[in-house]
Amino acid sequence: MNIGEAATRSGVSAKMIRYYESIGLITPPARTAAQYRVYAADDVHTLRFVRRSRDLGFSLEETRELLALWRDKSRASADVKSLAMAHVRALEEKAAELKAMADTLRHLATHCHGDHRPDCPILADFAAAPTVQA
Amino acid sequence: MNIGEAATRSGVSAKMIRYYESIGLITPPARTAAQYRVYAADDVHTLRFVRRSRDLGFSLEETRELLALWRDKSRASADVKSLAMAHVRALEEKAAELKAMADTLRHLATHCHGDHRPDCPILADFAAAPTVQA
DNA sequence: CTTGACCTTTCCATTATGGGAAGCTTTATA
DNA sequence: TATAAAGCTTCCCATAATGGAAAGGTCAAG
Repeated sequence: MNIGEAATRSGVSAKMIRYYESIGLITPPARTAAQYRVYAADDVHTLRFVRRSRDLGFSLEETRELLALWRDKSRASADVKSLAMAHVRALEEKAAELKAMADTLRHLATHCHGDHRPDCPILADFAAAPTVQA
Repeated sequence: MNIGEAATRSGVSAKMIRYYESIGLITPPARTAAQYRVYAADDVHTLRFVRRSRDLGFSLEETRELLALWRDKSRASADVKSLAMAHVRALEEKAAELKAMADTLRHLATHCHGDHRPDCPILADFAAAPTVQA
């Protein structure tokens, strides 16, 4: 199949498939005489794996490691698990960070009239000297 | 004061101060005969405002709007508040997204032995046909 | 045989930040 | 004072992952 079909079937854009190939994340497929890339069903499988990994927030480099583990039939599941759990912690940390920002801002907004008047605790806070805010 | 001191006092790196100037976020300061940038106390104030805005996750474009509102003494606090609340929603949405990824992955990891054996539900999931996972 | 859909490569843009080089200035030290 | 260190200037490059567009070749259907 051509790259377009592989893209549709895997959920990875043709653009990205070429990119992944260029950085060595996936192996270069065969080519027709006219240089068209030709993919096999198994390649779509790999692309789906990458897609899933990306959807779960793994970077391409992490995805590269996961792919290597996937291909290595003698891997230790402990290796996969530790990689996954490290990522879980990173995700949770990032989520908590965003939540903290939201909470701080929501708190400030609570005290803002939100009417025609110019007074605004949000701007006042931004303009204030650096302090550890709630 | 020179850019280094302004950087230290504001918490914005000299590199970033120059960049903010280049994109018109802050106004170009005066220069000495030797072309050194000269900042006033008020400039540090502005830089701190930008820093705080960035720390709360606003993009530079959003920060630009906030700065404009800050400078506009006849602004309506409603405008500030709506900008802030839109951002709060975006932050919470993003946080929820990350949390969902973490939950999914943690769930998969729960069923992974995490020992020397190669069998791993995490990789199995990644390799599976696209399905709506828990 | 033409048209349209699809493929190819290459270049550019995004967001915000850091690193480094080459060269000038100012300050501190011997 | 001479010199070195620290600080400033501009310019270029790199990052992560993706999309867009241009210019041109290919293939299938009408």
